[in-house]
Amino acid sequence: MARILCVAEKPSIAKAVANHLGGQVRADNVRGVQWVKNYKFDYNFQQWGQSSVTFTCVAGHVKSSDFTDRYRKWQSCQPVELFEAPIQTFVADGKKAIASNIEAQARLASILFIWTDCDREGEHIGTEIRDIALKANPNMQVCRARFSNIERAHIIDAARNPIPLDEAQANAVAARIELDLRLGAAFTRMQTLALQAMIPQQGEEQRKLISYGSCQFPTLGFVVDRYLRVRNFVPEPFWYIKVVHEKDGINVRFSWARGHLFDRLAVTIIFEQCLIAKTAKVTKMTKKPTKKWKPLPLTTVELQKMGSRFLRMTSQEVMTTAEALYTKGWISYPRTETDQFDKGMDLRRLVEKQQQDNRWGNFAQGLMNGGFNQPRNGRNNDKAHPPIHPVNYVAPTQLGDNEKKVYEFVVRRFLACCSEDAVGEATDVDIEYGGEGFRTHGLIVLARNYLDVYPYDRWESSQALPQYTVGETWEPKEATMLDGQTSAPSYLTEPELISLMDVNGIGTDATMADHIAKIKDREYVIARAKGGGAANGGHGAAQRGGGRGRGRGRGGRGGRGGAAAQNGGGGGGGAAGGVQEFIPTTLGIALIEGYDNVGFETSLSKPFLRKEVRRCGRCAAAICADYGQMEVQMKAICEGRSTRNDVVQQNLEQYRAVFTRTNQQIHVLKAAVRKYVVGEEANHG
DNA sequence: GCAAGGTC
Repeated sequence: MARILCVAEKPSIAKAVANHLGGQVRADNVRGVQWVKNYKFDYNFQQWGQSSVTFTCVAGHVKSSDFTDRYRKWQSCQPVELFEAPIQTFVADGKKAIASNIEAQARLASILFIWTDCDREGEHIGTEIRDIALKANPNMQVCRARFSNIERAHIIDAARNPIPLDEAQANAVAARIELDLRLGAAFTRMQTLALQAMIPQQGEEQRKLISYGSCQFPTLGFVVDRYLRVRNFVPEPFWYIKVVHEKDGINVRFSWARGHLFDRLAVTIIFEQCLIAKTAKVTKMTKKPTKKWKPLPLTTVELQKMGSRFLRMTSQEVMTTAEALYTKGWISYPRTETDQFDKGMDLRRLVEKQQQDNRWGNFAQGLMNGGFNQPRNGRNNDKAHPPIHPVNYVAPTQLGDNEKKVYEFVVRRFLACCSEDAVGEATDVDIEYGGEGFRTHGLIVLARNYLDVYPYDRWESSQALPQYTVGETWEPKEATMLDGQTSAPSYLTEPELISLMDVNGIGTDATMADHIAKIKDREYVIARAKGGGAANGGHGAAQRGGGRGRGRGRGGRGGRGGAAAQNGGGGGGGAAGGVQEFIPTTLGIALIEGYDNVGFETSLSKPFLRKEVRRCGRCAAAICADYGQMEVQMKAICEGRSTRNDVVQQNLEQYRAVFTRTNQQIHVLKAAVRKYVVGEEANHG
């Protein structure tokens, strides 16, 4: 009997696939790791016949890489040497038991069948597993499974049709790993060594790192960019006309079709024409059915955006909590880009489990009694995981505070997806008055449907409008010329930052929250409740460090953020405020500005270094055709148009130019830091 | 004392 060793990327896949193939499987413990099991069973593979199978897993990457000892100490070399210092790859700390398990099992098998996720990182993890197994048993035959979901028939099909590992994809990841390490370490050491002495340090605290990373810097760039737009904002006055008409005891406000104009004289002339005309005439009156669409199935990015907006949690807390709920079996895998439920999935069975809850049980019952509707389909499918959904019911008493909030959100979102769009009737009335158009809009919500279970969306009936008929004329009760001024944008909020990172390909759905946490930890930015008291008044950048209680984490919380969730549904539901906004510290601004002033078209903070952008966050071009797009280059490796070595060497060459020029002009960077951190200029506000 | 990626 052939002996087959199967290895998945994570425990959940190993378990699910083993159960599909084996039916009755034995789960053996693995020494040193609780969450990894070796599932044993027999299976008749088409290509190998009746076989004895061990199905195990790793937990993400097994190996790690770092510079050799000679270069690891900061004082051991010039930072620039890290562009070519030797790198070694080794079993990561904490992954020794997993590697030993694969070695031991490999010695007992003749075929290695890899079941890592079918994405680039999965392909690379596959090569790590292969290398470990072949070292223990060089005679193994190696192949991998191609699968895009864990539906039974699909898995059996994958078991029948193994394919080779895709070296090109693994090489693309290897290039990324090497570049992230070399550039991250070189710039971090250079910056830290050059600038650290200029930064006031707090008390006993260990000297702070001034790190550079290909994701953390663009993330900071977004925050700084918005901050500068707020600070440089100049309000512009405008004028507009408001018309009020009273009918059936209702005051109806009509707004100007032009919105507003920035020319006072022009508005005055138009306004006089209105007054001369005296009467207004109804030109259009429509009533038509309208809908508010139910939400799409839940992806990771959407969970983080909604969580940071409505649950009074940071995106990182949301992710940690979702992972805990997943591990305990209450919700599905929380890292997914998919916003489409598979047609074959039994969603009713999942709705059914929610009937027992006293907050949304009635709603779930309604769905079971004929209210069920298939969820909408979004445009994304990672072909690996379904949208995030509840898999089992858990009572709130069993959960911690954050768990309660995240679970409630996941369940309400899921039930909303399985419900119906909200239905209403929209009324539009257009009038002509003095040659100008004005209009008013009314909404009557006729059936709230999904809104009843989903308090995070708002859709309210407006004031009822009186009946108008086309052609009717009347004299307005009031016509006024008013003025106003444009208002500054607000600072970047956490959900906005996540959107920007998502659109620009900064990090992955699983890491975006970490990058945000990192720029806070590095004290490049501070977070505070939106609308909270100005830590430094006016538009001043946040002072880094300084007194306790400000410039740190949530120290500045206050203002509107204090109210409890307003919109019922209990638990942590509710659509109240409390969203965090980010303000760069003087150090954060200095870093971005410093590199900008060194004068490269390739700023380290520009996101298109990472990915071909659909819309560049900084230059707003639809496609920013920069040469350094990491994502594009990785794709080129995958498609055989480029090689790992070429990509690594090209990038090292380009960044080395930035590095040496920055080093030569280190005074420019220091000047920026001096201006912002040492000087008081940014803090006069 | 450096990065970002995977996952527990």
